[in-house]
Amino acid sequence: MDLFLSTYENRIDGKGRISVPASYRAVLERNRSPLYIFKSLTHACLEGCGPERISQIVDAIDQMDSLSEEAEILQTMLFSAQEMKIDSDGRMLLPAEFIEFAGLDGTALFSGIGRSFQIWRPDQHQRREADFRERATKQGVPRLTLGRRPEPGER
Amino acid sequence: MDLFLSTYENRIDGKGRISVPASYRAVLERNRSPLYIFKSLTHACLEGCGPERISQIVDAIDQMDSLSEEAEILQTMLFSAQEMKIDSDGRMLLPAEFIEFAGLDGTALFSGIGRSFQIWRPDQHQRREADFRERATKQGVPRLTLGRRPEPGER
DNA sequence: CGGGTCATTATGGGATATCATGGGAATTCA
DNA sequence: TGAATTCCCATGATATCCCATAATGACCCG
Repeated sequence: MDLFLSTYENRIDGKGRISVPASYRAVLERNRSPLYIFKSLTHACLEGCGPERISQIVDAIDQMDSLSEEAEILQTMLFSAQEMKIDSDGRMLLPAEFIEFAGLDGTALFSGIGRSFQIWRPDQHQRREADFRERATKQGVPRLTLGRRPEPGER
Repeated sequence: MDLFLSTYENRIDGKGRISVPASYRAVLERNRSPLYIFKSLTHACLEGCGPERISQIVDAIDQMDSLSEEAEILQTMLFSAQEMKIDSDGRMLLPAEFIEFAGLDGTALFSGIGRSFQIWRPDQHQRREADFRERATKQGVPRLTLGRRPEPGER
């Protein structure tokens, strides 16, 4: 299905290397896609994805008034993005800037959310998950329309 | 009938493996579907399903403001979800995290509820069933409207 | 109707492969 | 030439595969 799912907690070694979870690598390799990582606009975490997702963001910004402040804000995602090289052992090298931005300290948590994933400081991610679960029980789960899926092309 | 039905109580061995009930496997195999398992948002149990349900969640999130609270709650399902590999003997390996989350201890109860199923600690599931039956007799049952199913190809 | 055989399923254990991770050597770049 | 990066190999932990066994139920045939 080619989705990034599940969470993985991996170590960052002295050289700044970290293993990309094997299942995420498999998704990228199946599509012959390079991996892009950029700083989240809204959280102290990193975002990872393939090229399609980057294109989507570019296209969305191109639809906007390119001189607007909104467009400029979204552009910060793009210029923080880097194409990551993955070595023969499946590891990437996290630049110091990324490590600092996400507050990483020796270990990082990969959190797959479908077509993209996030990289968090493990304790922060845990807090978020606990928070979401509490809200889900108190306020209920968002409506999910189950049942027949729309045909492709159908609205 | 491609539905998950009935309940099965199976053992979890020392390695964390458990047999997926044969009838559930048959459903998945007929559709050539992999099996996904994720932590319930609202109960101390696991949920199992095929890829359609995961796609629904992904698509639903993509339609929403991806920074909204609702989207984040749905993302909790995704990052707790895993595609399970089923070995040649029909077993899957339950990660320690799943076992702990559902409070499993040696045995797990599969509970088929149609297009998905749940995995419970057996005694908790029993309590739930007794509770629901009692409420049904005391408070009556919810309205159940069984409409005609659309013909294949009919809108 | 009874008894035996076979297929299916759940489960256990040992062998094998995969993965994350650490460290050193080689290479690149400034 | 020094620092940073990439490549290569070693290792332990874990996951996966493969085979064996037991229990159950379906099936067939006398």
